[in-house]
Amino acid sequence: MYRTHTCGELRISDVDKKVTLAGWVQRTRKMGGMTFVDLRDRYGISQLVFNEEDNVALCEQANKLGREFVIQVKGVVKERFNKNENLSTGDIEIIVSELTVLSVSATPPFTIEDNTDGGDDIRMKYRYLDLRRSCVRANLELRHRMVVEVRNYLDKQGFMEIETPILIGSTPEGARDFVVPSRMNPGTFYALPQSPQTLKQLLMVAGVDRYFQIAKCFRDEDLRADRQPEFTQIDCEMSFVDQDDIIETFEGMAKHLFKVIRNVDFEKPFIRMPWIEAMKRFGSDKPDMRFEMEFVELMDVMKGYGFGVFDEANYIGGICAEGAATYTRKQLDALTDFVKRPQIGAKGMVYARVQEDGSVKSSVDKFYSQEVLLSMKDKFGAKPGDLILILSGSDAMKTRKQLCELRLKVADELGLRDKNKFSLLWVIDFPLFEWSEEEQRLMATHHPFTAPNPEDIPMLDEHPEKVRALAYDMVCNGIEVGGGSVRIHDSKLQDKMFDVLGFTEERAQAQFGFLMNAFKYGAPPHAGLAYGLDRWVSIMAGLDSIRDCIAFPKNNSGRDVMLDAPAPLEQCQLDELNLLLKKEE
RNA sequence: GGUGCGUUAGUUCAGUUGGUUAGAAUACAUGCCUGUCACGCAUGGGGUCACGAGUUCGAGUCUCGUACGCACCGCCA
Repeated sequence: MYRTHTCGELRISDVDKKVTLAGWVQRTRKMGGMTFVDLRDRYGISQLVFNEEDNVALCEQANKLGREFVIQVKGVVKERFNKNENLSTGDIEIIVSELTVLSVSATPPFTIEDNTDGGDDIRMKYRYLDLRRSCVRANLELRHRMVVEVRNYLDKQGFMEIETPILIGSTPEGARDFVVPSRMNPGTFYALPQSPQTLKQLLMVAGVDRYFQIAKCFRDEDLRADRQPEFTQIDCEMSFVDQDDIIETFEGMAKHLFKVIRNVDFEKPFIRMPWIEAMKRFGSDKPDMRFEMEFVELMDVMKGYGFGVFDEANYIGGICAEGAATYTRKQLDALTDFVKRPQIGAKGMVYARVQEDGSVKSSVDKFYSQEVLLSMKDKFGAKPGDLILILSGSDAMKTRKQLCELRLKVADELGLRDKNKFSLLWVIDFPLFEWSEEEQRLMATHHPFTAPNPEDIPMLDEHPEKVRALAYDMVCNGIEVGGGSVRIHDSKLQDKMFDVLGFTEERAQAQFGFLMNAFKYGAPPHAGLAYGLDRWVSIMAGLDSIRDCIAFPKNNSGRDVMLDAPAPLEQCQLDELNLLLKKEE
């Protein structure tokens, strides 16, 4: 037996017990003839004591221990002279009588401590060392807890967990696929699933009724702090349900998770905000509702007074930052520069401070009378000390998106995006289609199996861009944490969708024939949703990047720096796979 | 595909206007230290300043290119 106890469990009640512990050497402290060793495992840290007065040879042995050596010790639990309140085991220590080195360690490239001296890059290269740090391990433990709770919750609701294949066929619609060559079928390729979307719909046709899966998904697109090429979805699908049923079921799950993981209660049902409303009020389909700073449209108040920029605009709108009139000219110039950055693309920014006497001092005073500025102020309901920021543009939606960036930026600066505050809502009524400039055609906003709102079906031919989808996203703190839709279960309507999307019958058949065929044999009405597990864990743990809650994440360019993947193949492997690489120029 | 920032000791970073032998902290090694717990003290080793080209009497420092890293835009049905 390697150990009788873990390094985190011994307490004052265990005093005088003979114990055997095993773990990693966190640190040694030599005090003359006495040596203290912090022994660490997953469960905590226990202090070991070696004393020359008791055993010189043993103490010499202890003085040779280096960081991260794996050792086993036998000894007796004693109460400490000086307790350490920072440790759960801080009341006791182990007087060691026997020490065995199980494994030596090279000096680690960074310190294995919560406040490590290692940067992201080196930590990822030695991720197995990084994971020894309790703050990183805590994220994985939280993730595990959430997965357990998800399984419990869905099991109680009658959901069945079913694994779907990882090697499937490529579907060019949507994100780029990762592809896998088939050795046995030369010249053909599997693709890794972007999501188990079509498979779970087939499970509904199969009568599974309630399915879920903690599903790995793969997308070969550029990465971000919140995007990995492989990520995990809590993927769910239900039969004989409508949008309200899905929303109630998964709102219940969100509330359950927040209660058990963070002890946060949500008393009221989540707001269900139509997409168009979210765009008009916040300029985003995933508004951060932890704070207000809602958009106010100013076309009727500000247009037509000789200020050229506004007079030519098709949209004028602003936000009111409470108490931010203290912003200096320098800070306002920085905000102006921010919105003028190419990524955001605004031409400029107008600002107005509400003075102590209630009057308005703005950057466009020479174009507007105080009367007009006051009525503008009233539209915001602004108080003395508030700061009003206004953007305008020719394209209303683009300008709203710019204003959204400004809103988030100002909220950041004012400390309104509090990681310990949670605001959840549903965004519903997404448009069914989006115009793709690149492909010069309509694309499905969600995916081509999303059902249109029945009220809007008559518009499919004449005004497809006006058709609302039965699609919904759950948004937490400005992050899309889940989304789904009611699916089309009528093959005629599905044919119509493919038609509007510009699919020929042959192409639809080639790509999605298996699904369309299945629908010929009695498809139940069904709908579903997928939660992004990585994003959920990041939000619950207050992390800036989903990488921190993934055991072995990829870096910004999709590389695993620890495994050094992806990497070239040997020529013999290429030959076997019947692959010929393009010659380098 | 694009934009910005970065790359200096094992690690995290500083390095002024282009000018002597490139510094700090930490880690590491050695010694001292019997109640430490971020122990302390002393001493020591440790550098292709990412790579390549250019400007210059002289480049860690300026210019260009490449590679890599981070953030973002495009992209992500």
